[in-house]
Amino acid sequence: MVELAMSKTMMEEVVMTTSWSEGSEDDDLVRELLDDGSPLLIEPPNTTTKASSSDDQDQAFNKFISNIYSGPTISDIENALSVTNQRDHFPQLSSARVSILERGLSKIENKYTLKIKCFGNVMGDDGYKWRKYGQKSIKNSPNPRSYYRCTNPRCSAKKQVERSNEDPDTLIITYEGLHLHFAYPYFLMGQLQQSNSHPPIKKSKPISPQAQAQAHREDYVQEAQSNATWGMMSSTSLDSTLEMAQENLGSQGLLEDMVPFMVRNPSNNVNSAHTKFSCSSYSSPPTSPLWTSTYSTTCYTVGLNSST
DNA sequence: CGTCTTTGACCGGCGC
DNA sequence: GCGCCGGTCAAAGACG
Repeated sequence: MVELAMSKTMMEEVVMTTSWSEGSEDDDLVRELLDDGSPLLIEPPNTTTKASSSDDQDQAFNKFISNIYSGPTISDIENALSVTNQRDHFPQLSSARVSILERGLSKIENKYTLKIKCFGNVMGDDGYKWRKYGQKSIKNSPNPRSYYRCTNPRCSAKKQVERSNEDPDTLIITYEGLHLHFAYPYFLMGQLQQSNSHPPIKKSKPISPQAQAQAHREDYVQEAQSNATWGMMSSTSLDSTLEMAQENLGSQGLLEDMVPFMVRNPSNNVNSAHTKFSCSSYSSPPTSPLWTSTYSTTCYTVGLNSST
């Protein structure tokens, strides 16, 4: 099963530029995804630019779309999480992966657990739409566990959120149904943060516990970004296309949405591309309740390919 | 009025 | 078979 949600315009572009969408069942999926209220709001690459591009650019564009649309597989993600295989050869990539694991991410079968430090009365929301479908009290624990399911009916992604027994400030979020929510903040930025497109994070003087918690969150995000590295986008044939998409992504502040592509191509995404991301998603999060109660994980379910 | 959350009931797996 | 426990369902209420 391939799950993918894209912006309506991007999806339309996919339909136009690939033969994949042919077939009634696929049409249904496309139609459904078009209706999906996903946070991915990618603007399509400028069609006029595309029309005037070279054959290489066309090819790169189609490959780019194909990569995204097919979504990551289990092996892709597991490969992306591997820190032992290629560390010597790809220090930048490895450092990104290490940063994931060193920050409390663990994997058990097809479940991924993320432990994050929370300050104040914040929740384990990550910006994506989840529907809460249950809550249970856990034995020997004063903290209940909440069960969430992805609002996309096609997506079986689930997550459980509970507060750590030992440390009340630590949230334990378990993602089930292969996807990448946990990884996005760590794969992104890095060198990009050093570019001039990143607006400085405005830090207002904390005047309340909530404001203080927000300040902590921003610090944490910045730390995560600096520890991560944008060492995954190197395919020169895709540079121009990626740059267009990334600029658009950046303008939407939804940087995490590029991760599936990066994970999709872990082997050749070694050296940093000259990309132009901004970090508006972190510095200026939407004012939805989801974002006001979270800080370290932005999420977007793009690939779901469970083998369980 | 539609959507989302809450929460008790229900179900299946597991150990005894 | 029985009870415990974790996961899910679904009716009712809250909310915008």
